[in-house]
Amino acid sequence: MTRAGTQAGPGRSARDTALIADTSHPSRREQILQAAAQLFAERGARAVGVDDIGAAVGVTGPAIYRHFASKDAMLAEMLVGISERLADGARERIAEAGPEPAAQLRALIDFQVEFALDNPALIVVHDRDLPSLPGADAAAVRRLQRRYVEEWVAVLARLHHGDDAAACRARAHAVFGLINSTPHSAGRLGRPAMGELLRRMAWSAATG
Amino acid sequence: MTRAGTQAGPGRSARDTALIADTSHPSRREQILQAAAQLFAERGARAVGVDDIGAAVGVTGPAIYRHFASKDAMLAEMLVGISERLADGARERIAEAGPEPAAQLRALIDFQVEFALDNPALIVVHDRDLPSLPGADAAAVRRLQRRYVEEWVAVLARLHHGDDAAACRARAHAVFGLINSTPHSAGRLGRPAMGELLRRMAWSAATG
DNA sequence: CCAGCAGGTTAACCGTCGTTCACCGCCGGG
DNA sequence: CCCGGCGGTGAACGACGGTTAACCTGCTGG
Repeated sequence: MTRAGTQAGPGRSARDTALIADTSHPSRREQILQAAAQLFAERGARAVGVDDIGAAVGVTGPAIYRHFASKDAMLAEMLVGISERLADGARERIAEAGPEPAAQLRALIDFQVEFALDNPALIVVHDRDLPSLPGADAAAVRRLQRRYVEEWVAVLARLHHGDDAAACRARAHAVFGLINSTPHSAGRLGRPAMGELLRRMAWSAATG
Repeated sequence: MTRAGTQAGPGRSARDTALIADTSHPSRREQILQAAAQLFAERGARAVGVDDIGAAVGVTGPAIYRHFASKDAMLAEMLVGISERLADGARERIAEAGPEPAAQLRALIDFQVEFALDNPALIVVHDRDLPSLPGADAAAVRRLQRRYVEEWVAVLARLHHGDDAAACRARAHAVFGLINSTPHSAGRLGRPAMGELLRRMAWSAATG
């Protein structure tokens, strides 16, 4: 199992993997990041050793340091990456959705559901292992998170124009919690059904 | 072991009035457990040392071992305790709510909201630090969790009698996620308003 | 009044783990 | 054909943190 084996040449084996195009230029660095994310999600970042991460991609522990400055740097890159994708994605989706707050909310929900179903491991790491980041990186992540939340708050505030900002913020966090429950109810339901269920529940929660 | 109920009469020891002014007079054991829960919630169980825990109640690190066999045992007791309170509480509330599934669901939601608002720290530790428990304890906790979830699933299944068990389970987890978002939107909104908001959102999500 | 024990203290031990070091095989370009 | 550097290896190091040991103290019950 540890024998990850020969990865063939570049541009060779793309025929059978139509829908996983993004995971197919594996560039060691990204392999490591992905394997690490998986392990972090399962056991928690501090419980995973660099040897474990190395083993997961078929190398020894210290080989990691050819690609990352430190384990913390790895975690930082992971968390900042997620947070950026979320914050940027939300901005885009809102812009594409037009001026109606209802349409914008629907776009945000679709986006978050999609993300949660695609990246359950990252979701877990995202709010479990933030406190184990060095202060500076943690601050950066929190800034991005805040930006993302405020995106939601702005939309929610226009829908429920009686509510104050604190209520909208609580509402947003509640919807995140709802959608990000995917890692807990893993697998049983098929992905399309799960997506539909979450979208409906999130919409009811956000507007009801 | 030792009930330790005897609190050494009138307290006039040097500096025991550090940060435990509000709670009545819990035993050392419980003081430690509570302080540890707080620290675990803030930084993650593996990131807090026994010295930190000791310092939080005004003693040195190794003093902990007069009350607990190990740090893991402490965490285990904490998590098993939470899980038992939830599982037992749910059973009770359902029994008190009568035969109507709608009333039962409302009772479950009230209970979970109450718990989440009362124990944000425990909520966080509960699903962040489970994987850092030794296997046996982790299994016990998961059994209790499962019992709690099944309590919800049974009620939900009677409300949505078209849905299968997997869908109901996913629904239950989603509602947990929604309600357990309290630690993320800490404090801004007053407790009664927060409770009301969460109850309404949870109800909409569960039934909508 | 004395024994004993619950509960603390400091110092030391020891395993784990992140990180560094010195060395090495492979591969592509002058 | 050599050569540089990229990526990998095993060994070693140092810090940190859980746990234990040895010793101390002040109630409390007989």
